[in-house]
Amino acid sequence: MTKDYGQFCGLARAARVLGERWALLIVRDLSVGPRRFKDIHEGLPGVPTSVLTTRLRELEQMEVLERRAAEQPGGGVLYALTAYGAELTPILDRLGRWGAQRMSAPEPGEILTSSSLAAALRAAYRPGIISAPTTYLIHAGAASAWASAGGEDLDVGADIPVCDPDVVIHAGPRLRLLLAGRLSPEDAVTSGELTIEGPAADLEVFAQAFHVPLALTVSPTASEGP
Amino acid sequence: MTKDYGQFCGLARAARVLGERWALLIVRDLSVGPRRFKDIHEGLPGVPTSVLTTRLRELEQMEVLERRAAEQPGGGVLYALTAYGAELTPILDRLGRWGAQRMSAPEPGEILTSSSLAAALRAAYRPGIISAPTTYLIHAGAASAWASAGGEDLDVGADIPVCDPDVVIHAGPRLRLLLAGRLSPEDAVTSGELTIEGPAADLEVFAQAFHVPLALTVSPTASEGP
DNA sequence: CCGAATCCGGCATGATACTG
DNA sequence: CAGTATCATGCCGGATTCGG
Repeated sequence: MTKDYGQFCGLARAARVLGERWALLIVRDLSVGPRRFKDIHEGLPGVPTSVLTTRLRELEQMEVLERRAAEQPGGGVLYALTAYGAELTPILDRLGRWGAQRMSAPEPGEILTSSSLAAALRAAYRPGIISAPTTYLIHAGAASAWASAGGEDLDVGADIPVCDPDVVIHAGPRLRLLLAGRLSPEDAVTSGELTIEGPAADLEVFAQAFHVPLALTVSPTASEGP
Repeated sequence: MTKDYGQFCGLARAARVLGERWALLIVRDLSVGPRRFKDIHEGLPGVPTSVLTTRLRELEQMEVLERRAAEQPGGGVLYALTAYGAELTPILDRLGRWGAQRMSAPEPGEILTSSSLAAALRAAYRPGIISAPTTYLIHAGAASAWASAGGEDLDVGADIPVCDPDVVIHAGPRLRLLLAGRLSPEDAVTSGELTIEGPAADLEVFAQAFHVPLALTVSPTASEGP
């Protein structure tokens, strides 16, 4: 018995691949850029290597991703989205915004990875707000991602940008509330839960250009501290 | 030991619910209209009632759907999307179009249900092509769905429309090729694999207003080294 | 070191039967 | 109609081991 749904339906075909465990998060990570097996594995805590191998093969067979030979550091394999797989990016961004509506604070044990932060920044971007091209570097916990925005265009990546960033933001989980407009940039800075290197006014622009609404009555986190 | 992904990520939160088996197809069916337990079960061949019960409870707890008391025919229970769950409709439509790109003909054993046909018509609709409001009724195999289009708006449903349709189309699996533009309306009619009740010219408009491209050509995979 | 393959316990799934 | 009960299979999660 295969695990398809036996239906002549585009959504059922998509669900056959993307509905498998970890598949959506694998595509999410690759939507930020090509990754090695180890990178993907470390970015998805809890996935056994056997399952990851199986998923990568399935996604490769469906032509969502492809294996490439890494060149720079000692060979190895790079996994990258195909053009077909890259078409999923805006769809997963919308799905991520949908899911983020009920996500205000991390639950116990939840982590934030650099790739997911980069994907979240891309999903949060609202074109047409940032006039002067700006590169942001955001540190949130152990995760780091950058976003280079100018007019309608946006480029994101995990970890450290190639060129020097214009604005560097150090934040914590409450960055989510800033993106939702539930935490004003001034309060975030004055309370000390967010620091910014660069013009303080840039944080205002950042919070407007990167926005993910929150449809939830937020209970102010009773506990403070890490 | 829950089946969440342990990540503070909107997509991971969405995948926790929608990544479970059958969940996407349940939402798809409900996106067409409220359904009874039996309707959903019959529209998803192969799902055990125990699994369906579990999914419905999970989706209810996540406020994607809600249980209502059916009124008209002898009470019972109706499952319907909440406003939050209805926000998934355009996303699943895009995901369905993505998956349909590689779907030209049904594989052995694949069926077509009325709800999936209705959802496919909605996903295929391109606004601004149909000028005069028109109600189409499409029969494809054992499935029937209708679409009432006028200007920018569209309404779809499974089975039979409330008001009399303007155009009735009897088709088979090759309807997929018509929607992809790979089968001309004339050829479809002259070959006899599609019949139409009403003005034959309406089929031309239908094929233009309802379109889902098909990318079957083998991707050249222009691998560009990073 | 990276990219897996292998082994094993536990749980979800799929199939069928049965009940309020 | 709307589920619940039961059971075999197979996948997933965790750890270890193997090949380049």
